[in-house]
Amino acid sequence: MNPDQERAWRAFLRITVAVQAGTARDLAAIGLSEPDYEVLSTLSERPGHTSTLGEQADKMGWSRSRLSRHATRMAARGLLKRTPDPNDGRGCFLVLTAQGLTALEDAAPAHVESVRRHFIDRLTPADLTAIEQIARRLEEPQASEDRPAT
Amino acid sequence: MNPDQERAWRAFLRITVAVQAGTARDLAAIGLSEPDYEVLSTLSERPGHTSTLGEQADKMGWSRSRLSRHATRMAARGLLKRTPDPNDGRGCFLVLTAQGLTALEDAAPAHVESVRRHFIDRLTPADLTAIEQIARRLEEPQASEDRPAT
DNA sequence: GCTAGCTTGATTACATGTCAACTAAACCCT
DNA sequence: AGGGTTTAGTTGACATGTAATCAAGCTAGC
Repeated sequence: MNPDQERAWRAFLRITVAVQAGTARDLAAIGLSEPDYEVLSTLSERPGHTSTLGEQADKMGWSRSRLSRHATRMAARGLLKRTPDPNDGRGCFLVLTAQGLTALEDAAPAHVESVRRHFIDRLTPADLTAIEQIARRLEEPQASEDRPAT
Repeated sequence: MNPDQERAWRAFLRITVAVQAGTARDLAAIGLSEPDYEVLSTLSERPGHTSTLGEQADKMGWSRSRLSRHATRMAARGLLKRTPDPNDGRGCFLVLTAQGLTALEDAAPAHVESVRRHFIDRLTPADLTAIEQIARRLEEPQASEDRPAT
């Protein structure tokens, strides 16, 4: 790795730490963690504020186990609840409670403001475009991908 | 937040997850975690492979508590050891052991290769420059910074 | 209809982090 | 010296994440 590349990598590491510390701190001030917020916001986007655990986990890129645990904690705080799936005795739905929706609605503007302050406003439109492009490149499947060849 | 900004933010979140999952997995295959590797590599860069805990924590951007705990775990695995600081009875030095150095030397090429594969090689030189620039912008202190005004 | 095997969540054991309280040593000011 | 204040590092209580395993429900082929 040459010096430019080394610097870029270190810069990348610093970026993630700095930005996420900033937004996480702001969310914590409202009583939500970053993952809490992700669950609330993605759940709120679905019809009936509901989704099966598995589907939700897939959509969020989380393991079922992780979401199950997190949902339990959030349910204990009254942010969402589980209901049985009538079509599948094994399954369950996660449903946003009124309290969860309220929490999200309270948090959303502050979180948006936080993202803006720690991220958006510090960058130029060109930077933002560059980030999207970088994400696209990083997500392209590679020949040397480390999954078993299909 | 307008749609472009929203997309950029989501892209940013995806980038961090994807890249770090990749490199962490590769390191885990050698028996080190990402934090293990950071400790080993930053410690190896210092004279005598040694640093006080606090200095090291500051250099890494970690809390003392975090480094103290992590050092205990790594010491239990023989990767480093603590020695008392002769100049300051409160302090201690973290010292890389021969085994820790070996572990690092074994891991380094694989990790570099991993960073290359998951990050560097997927991006253009312009992307890498952009990342450095973005890091610089994000690190600029802001008027609206959330620390107490000096 | 029955059974083998897959799927879906829940649970357990463990790794890792945070925060705040604590201990001890060093500092500093009189 | 003596006493309050800082600083270094550790630790307990707890939050959160992963991986392995478990139990129950579903489904396809017989």
